Amino acid sequence: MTARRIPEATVARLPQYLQALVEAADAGRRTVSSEDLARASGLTSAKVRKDLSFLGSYGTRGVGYAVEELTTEISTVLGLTDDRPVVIVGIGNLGRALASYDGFSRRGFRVEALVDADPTKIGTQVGDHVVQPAAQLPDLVRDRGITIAVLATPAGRAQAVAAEVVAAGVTAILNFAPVHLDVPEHVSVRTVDLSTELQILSFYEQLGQVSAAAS
Amino acid sequence: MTARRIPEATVARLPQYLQALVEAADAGRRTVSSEDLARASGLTSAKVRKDLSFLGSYGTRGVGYAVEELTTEISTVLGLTDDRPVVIVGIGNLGRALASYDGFSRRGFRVEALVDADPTKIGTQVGDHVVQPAAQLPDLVRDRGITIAVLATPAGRAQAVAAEVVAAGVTAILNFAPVHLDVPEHVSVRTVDLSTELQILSFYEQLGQVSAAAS
DNA sequence: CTTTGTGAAATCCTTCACAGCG
DNA sequence: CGCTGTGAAGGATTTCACAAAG
Repeated sequence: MTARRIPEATVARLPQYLQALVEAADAGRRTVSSEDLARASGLTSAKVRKDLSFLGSYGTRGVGYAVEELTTEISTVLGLTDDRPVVIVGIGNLGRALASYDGFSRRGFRVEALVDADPTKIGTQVGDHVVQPAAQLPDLVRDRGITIAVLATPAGRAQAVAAEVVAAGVTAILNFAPVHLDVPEHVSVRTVDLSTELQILSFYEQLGQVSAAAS
Repeated sequence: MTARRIPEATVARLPQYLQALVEAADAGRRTVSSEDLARASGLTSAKVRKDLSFLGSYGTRGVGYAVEELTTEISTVLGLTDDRPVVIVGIGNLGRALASYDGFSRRGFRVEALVDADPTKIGTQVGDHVVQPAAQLPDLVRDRGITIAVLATPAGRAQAVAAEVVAAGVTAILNFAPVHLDVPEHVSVRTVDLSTELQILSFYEQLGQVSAAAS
């Protein structure tokens, strides 16, 4: 029974299961229980089972899930069966780090090109790539079939760059600029703001201090 | 009516409001409506109002929220009234980028020290800091009153480092390693996994393609 | 006897819609 | 009249608890 609609919350957890499955495979395991997956991801086994039930992928009662089968299933659902080409726009500190980050390549993505607007950066070598001028962006995206863009530009440039990559055919954006991006409905955006993350932590940290003081 | 318990989902949005308020202030605005904040953050005005109502902070009917007052209120709730010292552990590509990232300092955090286990990195200069040996970690955390650690170590080291910083007194961890960290209950963890973000995007991107093909 | 798969209950979050205040 | 603040309704997500399968 493949493919009911998969809830958003479940989708967000599938990568973690994938991660846990790869580890299990590396450890030589052929099956894992929902309890195993739960422990590896810091969740509850009931949640794991519910999530996996949306895939329609079957475990075996009394045994668990076949590691290899479930890995394939999740990879397929996530669209990771072939490497997906990615362009990184904005080669500052963060862009450079992302360009050299091997986690992307090891998990289904291929950094295909680096782009920056700053003339002094163009032509410089970063990792395996030469930084290309922003004017090349539309051609690059079209010619190489790129559908995913990673934006590490200054906040002030992000919206304009987003519009540009979308016009060129990108349909998914991972945005590191601390701004909300307005994009057409068919485009997905995820914004990762490092300061935001710290600020959220700050709240809970303070909360702990307060309640500890109160007790 | 200050301080009912603030829902998790609301807490996660407060930094965005803060961001929007700073922009409004820079633009010379003295008040903003929930509709303004909604537009700036890509949310609905009803959600903004509900969120802000949890702070107990009052807007003025017919007018909106006083920019300065609300900024102070949110900063206080998030515990950002003073700069908080942060240690970055793991000075690889990503750690280096984070160390030089000025967004942290501009939004309430102060990078206080950089630490790495690799002897060849120790003593090297990164931004304003000299990389210190991992053995110094407990002393650094204690002596400088550090309560927040940013982990950019290899996945295999993250859990051990987490245990170490927690033992030294850290109560909040921003984790960039793609692993679940087990920590005591009084410690908050947020894990940001860049590949995970791309994988989630990949799902929705594929979904769009499929449903476009079907139509 | 173990572990999945899932209805039903409980909880959390969002949206609606409007009373009420300035 | 404009915009906030909020009950109430509606959805989504999580948890519970257990029947069913190997």
